Amino acid sequence: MKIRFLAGEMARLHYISKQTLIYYDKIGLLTPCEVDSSSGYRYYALEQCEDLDVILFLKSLGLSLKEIKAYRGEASTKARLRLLENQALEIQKKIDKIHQTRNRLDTMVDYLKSSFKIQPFEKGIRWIEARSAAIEIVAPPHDLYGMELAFKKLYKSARDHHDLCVHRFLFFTEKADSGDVLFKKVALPVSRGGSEIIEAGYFAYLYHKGPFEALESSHNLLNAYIHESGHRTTGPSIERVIVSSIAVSNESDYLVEIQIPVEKTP
Amino acid sequence: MKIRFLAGEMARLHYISKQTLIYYDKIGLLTPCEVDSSSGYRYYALEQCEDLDVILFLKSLGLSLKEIKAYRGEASTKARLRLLENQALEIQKKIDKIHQTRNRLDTMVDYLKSSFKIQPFEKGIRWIEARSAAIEIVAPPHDLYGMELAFKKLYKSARDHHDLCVHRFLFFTEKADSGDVLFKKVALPVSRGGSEIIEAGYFAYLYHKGPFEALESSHNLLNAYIHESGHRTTGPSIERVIVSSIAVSNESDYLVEIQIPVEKTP
DNA sequence: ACCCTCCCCTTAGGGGAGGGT
DNA sequence: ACCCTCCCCTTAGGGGAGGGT
Repeated sequence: MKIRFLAGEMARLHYISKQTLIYYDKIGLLTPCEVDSSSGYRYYALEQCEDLDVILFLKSLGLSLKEIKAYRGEASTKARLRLLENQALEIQKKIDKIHQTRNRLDTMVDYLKSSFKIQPFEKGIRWIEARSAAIEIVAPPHDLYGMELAFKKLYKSARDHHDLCVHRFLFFTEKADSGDVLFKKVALPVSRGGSEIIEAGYFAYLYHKGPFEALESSHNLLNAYIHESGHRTTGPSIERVIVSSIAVSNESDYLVEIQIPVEKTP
Repeated sequence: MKIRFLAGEMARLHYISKQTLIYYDKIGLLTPCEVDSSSGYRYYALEQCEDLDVILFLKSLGLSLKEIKAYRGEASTKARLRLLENQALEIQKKIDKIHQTRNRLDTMVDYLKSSFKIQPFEKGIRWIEARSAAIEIVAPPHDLYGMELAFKKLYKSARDHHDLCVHRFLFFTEKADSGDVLFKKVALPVSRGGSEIIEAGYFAYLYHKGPFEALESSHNLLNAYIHESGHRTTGPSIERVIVSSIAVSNESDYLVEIQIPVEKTP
């Protein structure tokens, strides 16, 4: 006596849904050994359990249904082995990618948390170690548009080199004689392969809170502080964006650290 | 002067496709700041670059577009942080899953390779260490159907406990007085949590090659060998499937190791 | 209570066709 | 050479409706 299973039984037996069996039938991956021509009922033979097991196992190896079809289309163990070895490479790529995602995520979480500890408008002078960075020069007229372009370039190359940390970008600005703010370059500190070094030294710093448009007044504050504390500026200002639209929606909650290299006035 | 980008420029600037921008517009994730009412041209403002950067960055954290929308809908850093921490958990689950997939894959590849080294019909007697195994008893009448059911159960629990190695299943058979083969139980050797021990001891073994239906003649061969070599059988036969439909399409290439526990005839 | 066949729905766009400045 | 709006296509099914033994 032949044992036959209806779709529902077959599904239950394999801990899958009936839908799945119907779908496999439709795409020709596993067709029931018999279909009642009047009722349309699907009947599966006991031997088809083995086929289904194989299919489900291959699925657990991450093969797509199309790949499973191709796999079963190969007769020899060697050809099948080749497909699996190829799959192993694909899986490895996915693993690398998802680890990268996790790193980014962890970095971002840490970063958001660290932003809670910052005292708005706290200022002072501190030593900052040399930073190796990838650099993009902003083309004249050094406006927002050029800055955006330079930023994009850097962002792209950072993304390509798996070294992306959005929140680490540094913006170098200078004040023109006209009073306009000029964007001179964008830097991304990286652990390896930086094209330039940002020299170590003492930096006056201030944590600006509020919209970017209000940065100028914070610059003025910091410059006054530099002067009062008997220092003078030795290079362009650096802006490090800490909290911006990625972390918060309200511009008045933005945080930017302004860093200005200084030395004692002789 | 306001800077405006057309869809194509905006796309190029961000190293994405125009299609993507059209799609984001459609689902309301990023709508251009201006759309020409007659030509339908999309114009993006410089400030929208930042929005797009945020979207692309969040995408690189593995968030779906729906999640990105939700993220940007949250105003506070704390709420956003919570979403990212949740995402970190999801990613971790994926990582665990894909590592499991890789392990399965590696195991399968090794296994297929090892099958190449087997000499069909090689036989002998060797010591096999004790094996801890999960067991399913096959219900009477001990036929293929019952065996299939028991196998399924074991397979399912193995899958749930992340300890799945298809090719390790052992089938215990006995010969009824009628001459029929009875399937007594199915075992899956596991590293932890096995419900039963398969005793260590000497086993006569033979690598059967060919369809399962031809197993009986191999059993006969092996039994003759046991007898000739001055041994006798002390327990049920174990069949370990090495090459079956998962590895090869032609039944005549199937490989099954038969193991029969033996002792020296006194 | 089992089964069946439509049919619509989901993600994140890709790839056109057909038409317009 | 740029742009636009349809519209079809992809994975692996899930969830019905509507009907049948």
